[in-house]
Amino acid sequence: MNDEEFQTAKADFISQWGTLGSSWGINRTMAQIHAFLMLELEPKDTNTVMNALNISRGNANSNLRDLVGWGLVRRVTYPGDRKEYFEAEKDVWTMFCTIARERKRREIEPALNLLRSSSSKRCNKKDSEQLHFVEQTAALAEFVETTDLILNKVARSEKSKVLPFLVKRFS
Amino acid sequence: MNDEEFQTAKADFISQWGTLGSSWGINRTMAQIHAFLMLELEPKDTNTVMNALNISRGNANSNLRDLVGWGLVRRVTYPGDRKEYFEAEKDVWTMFCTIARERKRREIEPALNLLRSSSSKRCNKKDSEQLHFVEQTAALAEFVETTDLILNKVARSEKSKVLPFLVKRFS
DNA sequence: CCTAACTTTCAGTAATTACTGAAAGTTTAG
DNA sequence: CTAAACTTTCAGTAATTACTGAAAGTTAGG
Repeated sequence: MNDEEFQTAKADFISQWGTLGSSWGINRTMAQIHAFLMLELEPKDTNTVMNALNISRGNANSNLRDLVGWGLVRRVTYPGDRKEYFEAEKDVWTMFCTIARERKRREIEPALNLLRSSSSKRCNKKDSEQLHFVEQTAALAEFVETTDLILNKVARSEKSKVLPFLVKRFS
Repeated sequence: MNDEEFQTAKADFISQWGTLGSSWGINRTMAQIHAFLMLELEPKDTNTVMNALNISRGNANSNLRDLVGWGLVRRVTYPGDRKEYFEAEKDVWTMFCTIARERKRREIEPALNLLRSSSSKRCNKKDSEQLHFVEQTAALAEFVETTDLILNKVARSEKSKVLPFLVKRFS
């Protein structure tokens, strides 16, 4: 790759990563900023991000804040420089653990609350519809609980301990 | 629960499941229809779904079609009755395997293509930015490949063989 | 204090995504 | 072949979500 090809490859990657992001529930710009920072060696300031992705200050600011909220990006400051810079976590296993932890908190826990409250309703056992409602939500609750527990454990382990083990067992 | 409480509980569950769905990338109505059918014992026709969820014929039709496309809902017909009825898969493990397989096809594979094509670019090894680009995308590709492989294997196994094993090892 | 450098907010708007309902299409029974 | 019963499509619209940019807020150095 010469430099021109490289810049194109980077821009292309960032743009497509954004598209992928939106097919998961992640907003396009947030995914693009994350891709951009992941590919950079040095932390970047808001203006650099704005220019690189052609987005407004407000947009850059709020998506950067969200990324920091997810723990995928860190704020960095240098002494004698008032600007804030942003740096992405680059280790893939760490990223995975962070995302697992956050999704658990934001998405799995609310679902579990709903499932538990539904499945613990006292029901009329003569009514097969009520019975089915309680049993079905209970089955869902149990499954989500179990996978959550496993994911939790996995995400707290050392990559070097867990992955080789799973690979050996399952592939 | 008397019947009134039961109807409320059901409606509540369906509505909240829809909200949860949209916080993942799934559209509200599709999640609600799925929840509705999961809680019913008998297959339901389009009109019943429309009335139960207060949605239009077109909306019901297209979301039901999508659910069938995902393999989460089956079309059922009865001899001597021209209507089509819809029935949700109710076994939680089967649902999980179906979803895993579909998400793989729709979301993981496109991501892998992108990552592989980026990480296989011939790069100028004197240029640390190019090197980082290729290494970072390669690391992502490897991780996605591995987890995909594992998920694949897990989703093809018998619940009774895999889950107890994982639970024992990880919780 | 005051000002310059920088960050955050938010009302207004644009873009995207989802929904409606009537019309067109399809199938089957007679 | 025809009509009734049912399903699918899609142009128009509504609802949601994301973005802009100017104004307000904050901080630190002088």
